[in-house]
Amino acid sequence: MPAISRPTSKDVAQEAGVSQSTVSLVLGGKWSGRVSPATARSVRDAAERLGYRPNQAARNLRLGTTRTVLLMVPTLTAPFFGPVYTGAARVAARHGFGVVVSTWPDDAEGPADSPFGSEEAIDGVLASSMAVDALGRFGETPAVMLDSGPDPRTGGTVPTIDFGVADGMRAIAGHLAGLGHRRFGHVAAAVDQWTFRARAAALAAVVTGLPGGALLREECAIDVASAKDAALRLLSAADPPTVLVCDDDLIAAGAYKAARALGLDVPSELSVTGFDDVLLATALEPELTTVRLPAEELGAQGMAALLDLLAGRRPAARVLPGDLVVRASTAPPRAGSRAKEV
Amino acid sequence: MPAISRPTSKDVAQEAGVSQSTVSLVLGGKWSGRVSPATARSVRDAAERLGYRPNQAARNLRLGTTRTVLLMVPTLTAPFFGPVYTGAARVAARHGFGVVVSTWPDDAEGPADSPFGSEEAIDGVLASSMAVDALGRFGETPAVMLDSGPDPRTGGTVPTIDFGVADGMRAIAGHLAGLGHRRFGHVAAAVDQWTFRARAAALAAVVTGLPGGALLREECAIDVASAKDAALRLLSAADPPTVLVCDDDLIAAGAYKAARALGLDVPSELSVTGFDDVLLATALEPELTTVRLPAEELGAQGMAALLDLLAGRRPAARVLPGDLVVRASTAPPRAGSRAKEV
DNA sequence: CTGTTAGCGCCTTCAC
DNA sequence: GTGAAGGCGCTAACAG
Repeated sequence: MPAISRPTSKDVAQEAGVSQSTVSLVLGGKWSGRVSPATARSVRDAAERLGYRPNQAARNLRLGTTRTVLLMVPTLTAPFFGPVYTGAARVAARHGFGVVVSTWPDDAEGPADSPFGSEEAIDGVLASSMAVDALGRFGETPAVMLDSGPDPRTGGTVPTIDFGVADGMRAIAGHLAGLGHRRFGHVAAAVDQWTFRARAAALAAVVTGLPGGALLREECAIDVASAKDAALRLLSAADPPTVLVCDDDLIAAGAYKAARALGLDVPSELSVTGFDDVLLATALEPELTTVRLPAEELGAQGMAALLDLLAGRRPAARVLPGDLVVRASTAPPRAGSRAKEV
Repeated sequence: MPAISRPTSKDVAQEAGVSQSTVSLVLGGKWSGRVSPATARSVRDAAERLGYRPNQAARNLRLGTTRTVLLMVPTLTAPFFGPVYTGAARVAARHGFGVVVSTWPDDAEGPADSPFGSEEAIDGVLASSMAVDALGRFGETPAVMLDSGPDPRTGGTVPTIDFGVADGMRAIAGHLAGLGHRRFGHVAAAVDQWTFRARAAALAAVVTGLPGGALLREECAIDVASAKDAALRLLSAADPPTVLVCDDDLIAAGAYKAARALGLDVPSELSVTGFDDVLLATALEPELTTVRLPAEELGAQGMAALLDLLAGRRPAARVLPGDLVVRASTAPPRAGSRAKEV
């Protein structure tokens, strides 16, 4: 026995003294010139009076659609992906779509696991920070890739929305070069994703093109302790860098710790930069110079593209610019720092 | 024309040479002694071969259930709620349920807004950090409240899962008292929620019971800049506190900034404590003494309770203990700090 | 302009 | 032990 059966379209029809199909037409908004305005209004009134809400399950069954899309992110624990979800959910809601999130399991290679177990009731997939070629897993499901780099395959089968991370990194490097830095340390995320490869390449390109430019590199996991270790390794080099360029704000926090452990002041004795501009960037002291990546916008644009795709349109690939935000963690290299070179 | 129509139970029946009902029984797991083992196995094989997945929409329609629950959180942008979602989704998935998130709009009072617009296709609600009495909005929908304090109404109509924030705050206060602190500054979140009221009350109780104990209080929004201002106000008092007890790790970050602005060393000249133990706590320098709130566990336990409720059981209210994590931001008050009293 | 009809895919009596 | 039939609530043909 169902607890409190909600009114159905049949009830509305009865209340309004018309048939179900009329109700469906009116409430579906496609009665232009097929139903008399008077009837339409009485149907609406009846629906209102009864507090009628269409049964989604029935509608889904009939229409063969679920009005639900799956957002796949590596994790929701990292501060970056909450906003991605928020942006995606916002535009989805505006179109009557819901968003379910799936954090892909650590064993990322499993062919047919969790999200597709009980969860095949989905119209499309938004996959963030996932290798582009991993999308064979989606089968025929419409998908758009976020922050995964341009689709290398001919024609770009799948729409992509990316950040302009290369430009962002170039902006950082340019800012630092302008400050007078020449010896760069790259505290790189040991994560095999397009976004990090692009950052590394852009940084290397700028530094290489700089007269007297030198680039050291150490890798670490994206956590504070691991980042601190990597920074320490960089700073203990024979001819240490005057700036630590970090792949992530969290890594920059580790760099701060390394600096403090070594008694180095930021920024007068060591400049540090981050990437992403999450909350942490302004919580640190001094506040972090970083590149702001519009995470919420990524989710929003990605969802818009997916909705286009579902509507039969062919969305264009987009790249969202990342802006350099100069705060207090960068300064000209200390004059004395070149003395060591002698 | 549907793109690629997936196999239906009818197809499976045909493939296995049986009827739909047999398929339903077998795949539904309730064929004990009604279907021959041989038939059952052949049905399973057929389903496997065809890659059959039951159509959720049809199943929902027939069963009158959606196997979806709504998680309502204030925001997913704050670092705390990602884990709550993760925990909830994990146990939900284990029971074949999906979780959709809704971040409640800023205009929290709107009677019938976003989540219930197109989103009535839900079996239950998990509401986090929401005023307990706000749940009239859920109507008849089964709900459990998270981090909202015990239900004040007779009998506890709605199951609740809470943190032991009072115990946590007492642990902090006890730790500080043991260190020798007597003059406390409370940098309180200006948010009217049970969890913050409980923290304030617990702190006040301990300090009041301390010989020579004094408690100052300033409120701020949960963001770094606002927290810094509040901390500054506290520290510029005639007889400033020797410790700043903050309602949130993020607020503690603001307190750090205030300390630095005043040239005060943490912890030798000023102790600071946080609350929550998010990522930030160990990213700060020095690392923050705080109370660890098991956010993921909150989501998991909450979902377990909701699932119990949906299954007709009556889950008990639970409170999850918060553990004091002593790190490097607390120390005995500086000996000289009492000199001012003269 | 409006009503009747026929399923969407599934589960569950009820006969056999 | 198995099959046939009905209907969940909705929408889109097709008649009138």
